[in-house]
Amino acid sequence: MAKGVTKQSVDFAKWYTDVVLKAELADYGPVKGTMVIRPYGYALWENIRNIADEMFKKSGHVNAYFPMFIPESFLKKEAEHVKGFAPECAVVTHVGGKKLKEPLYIRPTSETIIWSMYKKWINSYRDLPILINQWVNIVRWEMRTRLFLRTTEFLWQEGHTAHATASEAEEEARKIIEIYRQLAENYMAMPVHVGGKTDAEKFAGAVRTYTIEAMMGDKKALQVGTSHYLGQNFARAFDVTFLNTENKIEYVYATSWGVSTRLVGAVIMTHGDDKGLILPPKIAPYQIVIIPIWKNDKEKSQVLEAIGKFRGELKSRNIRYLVDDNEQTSPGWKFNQWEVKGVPLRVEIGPRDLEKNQIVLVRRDIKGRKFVSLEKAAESIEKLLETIQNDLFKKALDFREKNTFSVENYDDLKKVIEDGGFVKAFWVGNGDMEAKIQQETKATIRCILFDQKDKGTCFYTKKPADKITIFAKSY
RNA sequence: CGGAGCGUGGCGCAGUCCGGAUAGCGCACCUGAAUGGGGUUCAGGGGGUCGUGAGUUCAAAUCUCACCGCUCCGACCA
Repeated sequence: MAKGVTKQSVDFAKWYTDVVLKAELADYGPVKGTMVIRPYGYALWENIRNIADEMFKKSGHVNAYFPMFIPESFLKKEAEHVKGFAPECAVVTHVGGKKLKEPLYIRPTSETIIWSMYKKWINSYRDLPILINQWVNIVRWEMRTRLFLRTTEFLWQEGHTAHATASEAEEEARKIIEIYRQLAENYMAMPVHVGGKTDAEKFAGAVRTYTIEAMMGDKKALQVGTSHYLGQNFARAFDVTFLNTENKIEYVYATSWGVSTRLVGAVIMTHGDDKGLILPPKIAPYQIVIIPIWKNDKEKSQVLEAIGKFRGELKSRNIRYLVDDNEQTSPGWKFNQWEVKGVPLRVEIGPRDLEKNQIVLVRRDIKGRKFVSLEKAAESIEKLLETIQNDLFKKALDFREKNTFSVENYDDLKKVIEDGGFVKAFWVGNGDMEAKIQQETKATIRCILFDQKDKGTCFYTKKPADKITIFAKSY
């Protein structure tokens, strides 16, 4: 025990839990299903969050904060919504020992409380659009929980926008799913399928749900972000109307969208290997870890002096680094420790290197070491980090494509799902057929792909089809 | 909610079937020394209401009953 993590091939779920715990990303909280996000895990989340936050702001959104307590009556105003969320809500019934007249729901999502406020704020088309986002915790009392992937309480952002026209709201929902795609692919190095959800899989209360779906290391799908076009459903429920340019009263059009701490789980399961985590440089808390090696005080000061030579340059290039000069642990121990923690690049520097005026670079994602001169250290490191970022994406994309199969009939689909992987297939079936397939194979339609122009034959109904869907088992 | 398993120092476990003496091991922790380029070695040390409650017994971690909690596998979900 104590050393290493369970091999992926032995038990992927166990591997995942081992990695989260041993990399010190998170720990179990005292209340069932809750999670403590530890500093290293939180740093990773912060990096992802900050990137997303900047993207939202650049596209015209602003942050705000709404209360976590929602009156029961609010939740009940939108029929689909309450049906979808009420069963998994935590409810406050007592305050100060006294029973409340109206129970307070702890937000499972904030559409209702936000739209109750939008009613106050929106009168005219001149008040639109409202483009608000909030970073908050929410509570959903799920049956089965897994660290980062599905916890009772989790952190996320939820955007809630209000628009004067359906097309503008629709455009917003699509704009956001594109931002999510960029976040996943360009920063987390995680290739995603972008598309729409079927009615069965869409958000409770939405007209349409858009999604990004990624393939994890066990070939299962993970929904990593969703953006919903809500139409006028919530505006009707909360009676939010505005006067348009023609002086006519109209219901407001809405969107909502979110990504959560699940993203952290997605990174782990996209890139990790049997040694532990592998983090893409753009989101890694430490992009490099520098491990100095010495035997005596003389060597120590020489090594530290050498590090000092390129330290400043690392800083000026905005490279996040850590010098692990802990004298209590051996270099070998550090190597292993930082590999579990997924630091993309390790720098070793010891007496032997000083003689040659060099440093040793070891990539986390591939085998082998590289030697570069001390003078070129910072420059080489910066370049290598870029390479690692790109290689991780390529590797993940390659893995997904190798495990994605086109099928022309139902038997083929069953076989692919059985063996593990994504099915890419033409589809025009209805919800009942979808449910039947799910029951028989446990696979669901993860998404109906965007930007798809080919025509073919539905593998299930044999009817002409112009939509391609991804079927997979999912988390 | 259905199925399976587990509660013993901080963590992971053995001991439980077949009751008996001071409850044992690994990791972690503390002290000292040597080590230090792939999870270092040796010596010494601290720490446990055996999940909770009741019962059986001369005697319970061990047998009986009840309760509580957790993890994993299924239906729901970001």
